Amino acid sequence: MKEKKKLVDLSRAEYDILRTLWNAGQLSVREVHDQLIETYNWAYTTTKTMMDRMVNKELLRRDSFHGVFIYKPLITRPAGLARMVQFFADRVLEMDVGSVVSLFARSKSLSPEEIDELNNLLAGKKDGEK
Amino acid sequence: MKEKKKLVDLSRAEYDILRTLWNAGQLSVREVHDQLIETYNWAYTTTKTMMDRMVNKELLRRDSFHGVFIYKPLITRPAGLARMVQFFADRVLEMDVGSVVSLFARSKSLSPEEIDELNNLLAGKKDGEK
DNA sequence: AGTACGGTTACTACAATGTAGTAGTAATGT
DNA sequence: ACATTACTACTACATTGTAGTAACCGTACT
Repeated sequence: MKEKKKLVDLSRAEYDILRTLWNAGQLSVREVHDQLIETYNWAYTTTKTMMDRMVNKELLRRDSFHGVFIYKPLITRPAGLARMVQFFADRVLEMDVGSVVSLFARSKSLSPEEIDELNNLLAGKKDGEK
Repeated sequence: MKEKKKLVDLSRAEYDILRTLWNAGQLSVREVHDQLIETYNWAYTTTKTMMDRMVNKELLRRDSFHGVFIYKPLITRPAGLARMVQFFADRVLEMDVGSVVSLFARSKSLSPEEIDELNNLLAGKKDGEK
């Protein structure tokens, strides 16, 4: 029977932090903070705390780079997206996940490979959600 | 200048509780619990705690009905949906809210009036999100 | 009527998340 | 060397997720 790797649960804030990292590849706390300040009016230390906790949970990795710490995501964007999409499809739109995933094709925010990965992650999770 | 009623923030759990109430109109804790047990493997008391806290936050109203308490939603479905849709459109799909709202037309889970209300709530919130 | 049961309710608790302050430390300018 | 500035670790408090416990209440049984 197929390996049932379960989908990661992310809070909205965690997702947004990951999102800035997916876009940039890797960033310092300061850089992430500056990008999120528009959305969340966080204090710098809030961003820091969040990101450090995410390192503990192994959502991010922290490397020392010439004295500064830079963070990079440990999960792929499709993996991070999966739960969000599932929740939204099942409970908000109340339509099947496939239809929602297909929207990404139009939105050009995901490459075809990523869409594939997303589809795989969501495959066969009719009920899903924990 | 137009009254800027701000969108309600709901956790996923709160949203799901509201959802069962939107469907049914009003329910006891037991009834909500039984419907959510598939999704969340909560203990009965967990559902109870959630719902009572939502009464405090004025998301729900509780009335005594022949000895049992029944709960009913204090916000409409479009109001509850608004943030979810906004977040999903802006940050997950990265497409404009309008396109996402239009999906509801297809999913038949919202009436045209509700779609209107949703559109109004989301109107002019380009950036939005707090 | 008295008691045992089964569900409901209120109260309490603890972990994770959201949010941020404080103090120590490293780097930089002068 | 010293002040300034950013960065880091540590601590703290509110809210949410999750649930246990004890008190309460109705009904069934004796």
